[in-house]
Amino acid sequence: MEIITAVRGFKDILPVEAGKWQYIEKIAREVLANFGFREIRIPILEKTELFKRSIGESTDIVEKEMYTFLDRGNEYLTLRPEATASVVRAYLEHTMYAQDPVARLFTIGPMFRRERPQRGRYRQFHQINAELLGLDDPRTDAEVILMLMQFLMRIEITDLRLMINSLGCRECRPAFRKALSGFLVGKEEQLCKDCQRRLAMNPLRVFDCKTANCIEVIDHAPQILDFLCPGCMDHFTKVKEALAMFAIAFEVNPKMVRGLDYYAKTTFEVVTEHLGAQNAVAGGGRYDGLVKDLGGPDIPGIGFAVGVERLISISPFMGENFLISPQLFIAALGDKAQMLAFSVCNRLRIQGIQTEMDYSGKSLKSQMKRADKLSSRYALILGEREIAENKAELRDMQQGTQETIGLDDLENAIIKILKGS
RNA sequence: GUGGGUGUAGCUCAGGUGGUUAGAGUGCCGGGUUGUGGCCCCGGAGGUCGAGGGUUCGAAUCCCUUCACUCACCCCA
Repeated sequence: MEIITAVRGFKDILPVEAGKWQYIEKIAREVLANFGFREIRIPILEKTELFKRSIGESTDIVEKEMYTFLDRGNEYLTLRPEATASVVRAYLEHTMYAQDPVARLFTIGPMFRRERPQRGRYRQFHQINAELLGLDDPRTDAEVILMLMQFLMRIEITDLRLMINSLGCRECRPAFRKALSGFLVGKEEQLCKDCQRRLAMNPLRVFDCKTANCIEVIDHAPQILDFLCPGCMDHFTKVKEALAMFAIAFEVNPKMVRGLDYYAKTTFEVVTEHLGAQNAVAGGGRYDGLVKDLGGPDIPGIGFAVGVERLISISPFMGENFLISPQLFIAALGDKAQMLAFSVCNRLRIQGIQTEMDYSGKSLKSQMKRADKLSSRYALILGEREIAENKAELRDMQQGTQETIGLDDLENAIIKILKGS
């Protein structure tokens, strides 16, 4: 019979990998906590409408990348392609703003996009997500970016570039959009098919296109930064100043428009050289207006997402062994010894010593091999001879030395020796 | 969605122009050490050659179809 395999683009994280994930999540939680962020756990399934309204109908995500299906209740549901929409939904649904309009929230978990999988891009992937709601001070933009960079530094990721831009607000973006549309009039036939379609829906997205012709056309186009209203201009300047205070290197990239419609003012992206076209390790931005668009009060917000798979693939501790290994392995020969081993093994576990034993009753040699394979620090040899003499041999597998200990008070003696090493 | 690459042992891969029992390394199991891991030596188990069809006396090898995986592109984490 044929075995059933995982769904395309969905990956198992095996024990050899899982340790890295735990490590990254641990550091993330530490850094987030230091900046006052609290965990929120949200569902992975939402009503499709949530993403259409927040991310935008004409975005690539909504147009062609969502895992959407009709459930039995005749309702369209979607496996979340990103977390911000859900966090904002929860913030509104529980009227968190009534208690305190300022919320610093983070969530870690899987996201889903139905794309063709390749290196650094999976259909189920994982993000660490931070959202700061209720503040629009430009210093908070810098603070969130600082936190992100601090996190990346803590896990020793280097060779990264931080790119920032401002997309303006509802005041200034229409003027820019109009200017851009005006600029593109008469140049439609030079653009690719996708961009011709984007023109009507969202001309800003032409900046995203990688088609040679489109790049050439857009190269001379007006730039958003020249159209910022005084408020947005001031905001952007203060963000840059605040970043400079912490010596965070950044590049202003006026062509970075990002793929989600809800961004306004500050946007940013952290990219690496090591992942080819899948170069974005983290990305985010301000989304003043999103909360209102989702039916809530006019509350500002800013956040980012870090791609965990991409992080791990460029992290320097890739080759390190995160597998746990036992402190003690008990090799037992004979029925009596096996019974005693079973008892000692589990008693030590209860007392906090990571202990393994062999149940196969095979030769001492093969049991020792197993102790070695598991990289156990110590091995306890418990044979018929030892039992008869009321003792056991404790072998230090690293040193290759061993000592005899009495069976009376065996556990305490082992604990004492193990704690000492 | 579009284009390329690859499918042979658990894993990494060999197998000129078709030829009989399909190999290596590694891993696994056992032995060399009547009760002591790693290094070394010896032995063993393990394969519908991705699947289906075709050509042929004969196909892992040639042809067709299909599936899977993978890489790249668009876009993004």
